[in-house]
Amino acid sequence: MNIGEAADQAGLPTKTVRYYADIGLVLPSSRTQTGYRNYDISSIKKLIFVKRARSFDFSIKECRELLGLYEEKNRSSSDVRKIAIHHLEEIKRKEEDLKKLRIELDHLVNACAGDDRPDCPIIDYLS
Amino acid sequence: MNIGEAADQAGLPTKTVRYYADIGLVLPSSRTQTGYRNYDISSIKKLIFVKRARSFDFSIKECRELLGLYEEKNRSSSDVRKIAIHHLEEIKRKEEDLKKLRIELDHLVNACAGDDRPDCPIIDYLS
DNA sequence: ATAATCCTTCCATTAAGTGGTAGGTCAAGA
DNA sequence: TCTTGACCTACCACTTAATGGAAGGATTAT
Repeated sequence: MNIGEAADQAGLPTKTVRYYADIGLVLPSSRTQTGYRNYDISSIKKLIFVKRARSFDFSIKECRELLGLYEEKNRSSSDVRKIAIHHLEEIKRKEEDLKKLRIELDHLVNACAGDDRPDCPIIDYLS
Repeated sequence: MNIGEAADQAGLPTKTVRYYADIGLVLPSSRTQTGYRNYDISSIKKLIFVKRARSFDFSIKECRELLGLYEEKNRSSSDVRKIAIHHLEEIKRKEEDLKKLRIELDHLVNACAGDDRPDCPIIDYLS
């Protein structure tokens, strides 16, 4: 399969698949004599794996580690779990931050008349 | 005040203040003959304003708009409110996304034994 | 043969800074 | 007066995870 079909199979843009090849995240299984990338089933599974991991907001670096464990038949699940927990903590932190922001901004928006006069608690708060 | 003191006053890194000057977000009030940036009280207030707005995760583009309204004495508070509401919606969306992610990842982490065996629901889910 | 569609590499851009370098400036002390 | 140290300048590169576009080669269909 060339890159277009592989991208379709994985549900990723061609550009992204090429990018993953460039950074050595998911390499094509081979190249044609004219330089076209070939993707086999195994490499497409890796693309899908990365797509799912990215949808969990795992970084490319983490995807690389997870992909390594995915391919390592005698891995320890504790290694996988460690990465996932670390990421989970990160997500929780971000969620908390956003919650605080949301509550505070919500207050300000509610306090603002939103009319044609210049007085504005939002501006005041930022000043 | 030169850039170092201005940065201290605003609680921002010097690099950031210089960057804000470069992109025309907060310009120094003047320059010395030798090119040093001068910051007066008014420009420092703008730096602080931007710092607070950024802490709310307003983009630089939004900061630019808010700063414009901050300086516009006959603004309409509705214009400010509009920007804030738009940003609030964005924050809410992100918070929701993170919540979904957090719940799903939490399930996976709980389902994973985290021992020295290879079987792993996290890897399975991503495969 | 030719046109359409695919593919290739390479470069630029995005957001919001951060880091480093080479060199100019300023204030204080010897 | 000279020098040392701290400050400042501009400029370039790097970060994340792609995405957009251009110039040109390969393949497929008509």
